[in-house]
Amino acid sequence: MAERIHKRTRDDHASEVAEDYVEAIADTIAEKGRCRSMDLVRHFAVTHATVNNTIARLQRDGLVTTERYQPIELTARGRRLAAASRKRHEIVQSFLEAMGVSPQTAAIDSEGIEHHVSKETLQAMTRILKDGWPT
Amino acid sequence: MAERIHKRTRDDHASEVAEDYVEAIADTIAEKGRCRSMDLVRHFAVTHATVNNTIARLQRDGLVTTERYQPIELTARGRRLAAASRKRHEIVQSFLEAMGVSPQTAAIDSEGIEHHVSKETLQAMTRILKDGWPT
DNA sequence: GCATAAAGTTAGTCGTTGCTAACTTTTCGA
DNA sequence: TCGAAAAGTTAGCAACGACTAACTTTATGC
Ligand SMILES: [Mn+2]
Ligand SMILES: [Mn+2]
Ligand SMILES: [Mn+2]
Ligand SMILES: [Mn+2]
Repeated sequence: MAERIHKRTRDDHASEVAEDYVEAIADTIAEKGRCRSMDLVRHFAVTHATVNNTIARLQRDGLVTTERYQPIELTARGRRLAAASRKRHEIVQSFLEAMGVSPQTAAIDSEGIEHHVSKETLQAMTRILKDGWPT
Repeated sequence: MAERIHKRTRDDHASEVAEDYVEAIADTIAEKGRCRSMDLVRHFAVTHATVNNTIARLQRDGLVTTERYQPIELTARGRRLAAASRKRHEIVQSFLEAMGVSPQTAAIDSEGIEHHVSKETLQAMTRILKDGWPT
């Protein structure tokens, strides 16, 4: 029992950066038409070298494509992951706000919490947002 | 705004292992009178070498003391961190169960979520557990 | 009491995620 | 148009947190 618990948390963290990056890339493309490394540098507050390394890993893992000095594109898989991550993120953030947490805190906390929310917990959040707290 | 968000998540992760370890050490001492490396090997499902490395870091950071081949002891700081972490963990887990999430899922999800829950969100959880969902 | 099993230590490796510094390419405005 | 600023690349470094393998120390049971 207990052994599985921490393995799940470690697995969640292994996919976390990929989820946040594809989400940010999709959002930037939706907003400005294309996503440049510098957009991600600003978004994540890391250096351009770090973004470059991370994008190389995402490309290795089939989530993005890039050509030298060109904007970053998402693959079909990257777009699917971005859509799922964004939806989950929105539900978690809305749920925190519905709890009475300030929008600012909800934005901060949801950024970490989202990656540890299982399907079952996400469904519970969705149900409560729609039908209210269980009696 | 956005830049600070991900910094907070990265900071949460930096303290996560320490929090989980001191919590596990305190629980083991409470249960069996002392905590051995092997207790942590079983609890976290990592190798003995990994536990050894981690304990060395905790000692460097003033959270535990060890003598060669002796059980692991918590410092005063370690005990304080363990108590705070355990309390926060319990609130998060209870809150998930109150949401209607199964105890097993609540145990798994809370293990990751706990580290990203701010004081404000923790207070909202406590209030809802006591006074119900905000109208 | 001693052999062996269990526990602990140490050395060395790897991937991730961060950094700085030096360089190249592209973009833009005077 | 061309030179400087911005953006992107590459190399090299480090901490963390995981691993295996080889070794030493302690505990246990016969
Ligand atoms: Mn996100
Ligand atoms: Mn996130
Ligand atoms: Mn935890
Ligand atoms: Mn996390």
